[in-house]
Amino acid sequence: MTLAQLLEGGVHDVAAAIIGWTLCVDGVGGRIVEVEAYAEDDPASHAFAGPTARNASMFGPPGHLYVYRSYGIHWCANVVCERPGRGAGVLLRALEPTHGLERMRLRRGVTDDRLLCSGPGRLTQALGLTGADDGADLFQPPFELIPPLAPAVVERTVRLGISRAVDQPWRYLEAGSSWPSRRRRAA
DNA sequence: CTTTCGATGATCT
DNA sequence: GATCATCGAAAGG
Repeated sequence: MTLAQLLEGGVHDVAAAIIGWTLCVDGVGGRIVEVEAYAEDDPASHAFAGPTARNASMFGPPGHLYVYRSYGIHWCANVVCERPGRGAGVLLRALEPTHGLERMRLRRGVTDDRLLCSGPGRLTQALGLTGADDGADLFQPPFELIPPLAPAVVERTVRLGISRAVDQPWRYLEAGSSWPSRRRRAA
């Protein structure tokens, strides 16, 4: 099954399967190690109340980006999933930096590589993604998606930073990754 | 180490 | 007017 076919499927299947893929923009990026799924009937999703000017690209074709402004300051990027009209997406929350490290350090203004892509706002800044990329097709340059050498081992937790549907385990991470947006807290 | 809080503006009620 | 799929600095232990 190709990635394009996969992206037409359910957003939770996509979230699990996209872990381990490498996303690059103009040769800069890394391995996807953390995402969150936002489904059509999900109270925490921007698409929950139906199409608006902001979330229009979530209802567009899968494999495109939905980029929105967060807290008036940051950009956050989703991979649109399911068929056009469905309104589902996978929020990119963390990458393991692998390509163009120096470029990312400059954009982020940090020297600690753990702070390059470990968070949805950090990730977009490191890759240079902004509202101008809303609706962009990930299967066209400057974007590049590279499959993992072997399927990633994926684990789930509750999503972060939301106030609705807080108990749903719809945050997907590569097990054992040392690049998540937040470290596991002590039990 | 952990918790709190300000920034900053679009979006929606 | 309130909320917000965040981040980083500051304050507290």
